[in-house]
Amino acid sequence: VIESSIPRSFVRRELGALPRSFYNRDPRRVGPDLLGKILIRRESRKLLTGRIVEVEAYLGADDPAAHASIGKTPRNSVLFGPPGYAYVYFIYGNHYCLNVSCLSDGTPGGILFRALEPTDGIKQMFALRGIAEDMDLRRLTSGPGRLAATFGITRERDNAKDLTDAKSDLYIADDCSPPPRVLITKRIGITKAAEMPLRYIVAGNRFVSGRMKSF
DNA sequence: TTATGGATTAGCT
DNA sequence: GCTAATCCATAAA
Repeated sequence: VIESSIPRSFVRRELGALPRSFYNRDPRRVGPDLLGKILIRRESRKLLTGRIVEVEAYLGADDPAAHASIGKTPRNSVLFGPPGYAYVYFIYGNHYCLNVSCLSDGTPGGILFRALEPTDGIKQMFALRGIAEDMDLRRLTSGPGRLAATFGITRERDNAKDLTDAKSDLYIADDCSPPPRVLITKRIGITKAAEMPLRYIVAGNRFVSGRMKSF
């Protein structure tokens, strides 16, 4: 469509959705490999894109913090289905959070998207959020609730959507940029299994959520 | 820069 | 009832 709405990285390099096989692995492998990849939302002919800089892995029965640990329910059923599909849940009465299912049909697991670095459509992102354009960019996509709001992600609209479909209005692409250096930490905002090192962040990236601290 | 409480719904006991 | 894979405004320092 309009060239300016296409990320420069996609003009330079090959654009392609990550294949389903990418997600058909243990979340502890998928998580770090997702860092540096691109989340893409088509929003009324505009393209919103962000580079993934922070994720968390959630496992199955062995992970008390995981929604899947209680077994399959209508709410979490996507986590038990085939890999590469969106699991969107509503939390704290205010916020949606986006996950992608991992592992084969019948085996639960997923990755929570916690932070993005906005790359294209930033003007539209501010407009969609109703935030003044001179505000810190981190307000848009640093935190799972924030990135979902900025990308217009809701359970009603996006739950169970195939994230490997490049023709969809929500999918994950690989621009074949070099893999970033990854740091592993404890997960955030949970009380159960809080000590498990299942959070993956791009080292030194300023869009990672949480307090400004030294890395 | 850190700490605290309110908002507000789904799911579970 | 209570808690939760959160965010925001506000206050204190």
